[in-house]
Amino acid sequence: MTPPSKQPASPKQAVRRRARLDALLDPDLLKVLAEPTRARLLSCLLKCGRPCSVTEIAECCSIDFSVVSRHLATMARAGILDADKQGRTVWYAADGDALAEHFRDLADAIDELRPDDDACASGACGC
Amino acid sequence: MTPPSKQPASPKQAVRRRARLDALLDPDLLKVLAEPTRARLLSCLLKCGRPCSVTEIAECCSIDFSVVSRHLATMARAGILDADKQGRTVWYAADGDALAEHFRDLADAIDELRPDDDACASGACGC
DNA sequence: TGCTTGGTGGCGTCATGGTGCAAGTATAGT
DNA sequence: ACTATACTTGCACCATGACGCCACCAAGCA
Repeated sequence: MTPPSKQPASPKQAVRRRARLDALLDPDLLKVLAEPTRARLLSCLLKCGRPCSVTEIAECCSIDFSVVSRHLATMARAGILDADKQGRTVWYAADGDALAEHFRDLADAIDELRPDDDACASGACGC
Repeated sequence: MTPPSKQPASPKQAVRRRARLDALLDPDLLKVLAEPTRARLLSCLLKCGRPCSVTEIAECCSIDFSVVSRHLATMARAGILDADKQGRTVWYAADGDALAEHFRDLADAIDELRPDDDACASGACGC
């Protein structure tokens, strides 16, 4: 019933600990990225390096038009894409810098947690 | 019909371009992280900084036992957790280093794509 | 051989959400 | 006004998967 070696905190203490990680490990954002079709579209936009219209993207991915429209709107709502409507066409662009920064922050937040764990034992948190 | 400004590649070229990003933006991994309950369990394990048993974790998160067991197994299968079965108890531990590294690689892969785009115009890819 | 503990797996239920079609809206051009 | 373009949205269908209950199995112990 005891862990294999002397270790920092019990899970009960750990859950109650508030950490930057909990904000960054945001299920809403990750869910948006976790859908294969959306990942393709995002990757395409990042590779492209310029704003693209819904039509352009739909053409090259052989996905139904309405599907692409919905996915791009979803990603824009999640803050992953910038949408710029000019006349009747909408230019979507991926904000690569912001996305990269988010992932780096996430990595940093994970590093912060490692065996510096006295903070953990103090039990100041809220999960 | 033309983009608002002079820009690197067309989406048709972009999709065909093979990039490190496509491997790292793995929907299977992201889907595992995108589930709120799993995110809580993972965060708990990372904060804890030591291997925990299924029972321990289930106790502190007021979630049905079998649910926790399934989620931990799922994450282990995805490579996010290490599972170490000793006797009848299984010790799950989060590999924080690997996870942080993955996110940093992802960030780097995104950075790689920005307007250096001549690679993009060459059209050597496969989406 | 039983009994308990720690965990897994099956099943039914339910909610979420991705997809394609078709209809609707809004903008631009003639 | 008419038409074409560029999206958006409603709808029905379907697949996935999270959840809790319960039955099971496997390991340790008396």
